[in-house]
Amino acid sequence: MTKLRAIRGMNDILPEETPYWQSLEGTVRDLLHSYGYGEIRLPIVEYTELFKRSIGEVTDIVEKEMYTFADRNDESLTLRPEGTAGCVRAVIQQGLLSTPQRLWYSGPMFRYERPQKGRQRQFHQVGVEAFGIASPDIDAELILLSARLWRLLGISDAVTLELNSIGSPAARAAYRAALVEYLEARREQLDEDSQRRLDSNPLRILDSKNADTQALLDDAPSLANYLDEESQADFARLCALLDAAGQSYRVNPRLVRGLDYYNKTVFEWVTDRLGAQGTVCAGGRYDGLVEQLGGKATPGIGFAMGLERLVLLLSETGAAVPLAQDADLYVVSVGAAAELEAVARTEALRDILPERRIVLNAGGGSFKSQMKKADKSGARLALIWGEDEVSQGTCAVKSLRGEGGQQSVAVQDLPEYLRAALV
RNA sequence: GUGGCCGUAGCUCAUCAGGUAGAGCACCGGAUUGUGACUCCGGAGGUGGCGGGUUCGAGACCCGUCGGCCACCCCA
Repeated sequence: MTKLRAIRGMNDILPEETPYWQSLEGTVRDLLHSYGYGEIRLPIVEYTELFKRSIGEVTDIVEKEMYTFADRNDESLTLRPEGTAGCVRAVIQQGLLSTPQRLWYSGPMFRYERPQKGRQRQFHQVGVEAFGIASPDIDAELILLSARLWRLLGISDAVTLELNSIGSPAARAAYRAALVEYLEARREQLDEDSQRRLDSNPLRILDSKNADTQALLDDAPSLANYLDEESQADFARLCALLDAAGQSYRVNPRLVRGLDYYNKTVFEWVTDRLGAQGTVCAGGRYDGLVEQLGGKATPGIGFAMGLERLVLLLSETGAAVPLAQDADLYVVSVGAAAELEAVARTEALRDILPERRIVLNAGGGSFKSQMKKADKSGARLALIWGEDEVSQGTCAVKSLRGEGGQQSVAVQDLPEYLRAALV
């Protein structure tokens, strides 16, 4: 079979699927534009150090999922596993933080994981970030913006919003200690993975999928009780804003996120229609990150959505109607002289009908086989040039859909004729 | 990294007590001299993922390996 193949988890996206992508990307782009967000384009490769310092040294992403390699000058580079780190680096480096910034970006991310439904090693995200705004009104804006996107895409019914506050770093540290104390005493009752996490990342035990572990957590200390006053107030305000906007949500006190830089507001849009990969969009506040990466202290908040997962959702819910890929016209010619005529006339037609999808037969073939290709192209009309047409200065226009038949049209009348016929 | 299921024509799949492989779709050609779709006829296309083993003989059984899917872990 094929010796040469794509790397595991790095998939080709074929012409059959790209209409979904184009439709999704177009909707996202227009929506972000309308909310006043500006697009920023970022490198796919950054110094490894950037990700270690932002995502966190002991996270799974940094420990075992990054594509890291040495550059020719022996500097350690990494294919970005997520977008926020690079975006923060860019706004610091480019001096964009003197005023609040609303930014977005789109592109591939890379994580060395075992592929499964809704997860691949090269995947695509759209990230949205807001810098320099500490108040929860911006939190609400981002959430309402994403909610509007689901409406535009027709998938509102398939997703729900989960919300939580994980407080300040200090509050979280205090809570972590309490949680560890509680769970340490019950270590034997935890599932194997959670026992391991007790040492590495105890907060993540909260969203364990193990039922027994979840039951054990019912009597555990609650993160909400450890929140600092500001986090409590901001979270209450965010909820009030969402209520006022009519945005429903579920407060999930066990929602924590995997990246170290989050604080205060965290949220996820989840679905039950994508198998095990329920999260379609997720984010939160990262007020300390800019300073941590060497910029002046600047609050930040953002989220990322997984494009593969959204495309899956779009196709599985049948919500999106991809653009038709059918041609409008297919141009057929028989004989060398007719081909000259066909090529020249078709180019002239493209000048006049630039919005039409015109496919010129290439590769020769019998008249019959050209007509078969014309039919397969989905074109509504075939333009036919043969000896007779060339000598008479006409073109045979044949309808390929429904009734219609064939008409002989003088070449000078073609543009007008086609304009009317293709309405 | 771990587990389950799976790997036969481009695609979807079948066959069989183990006796060197078929269908549908797609593709190519023909059925009027320059006319598609529908129908009919014909054709091309597979070292049965790869490598070992058992056997007189393996796509079918066994082992290994590679790959795919799904799940765990983690995450978008």
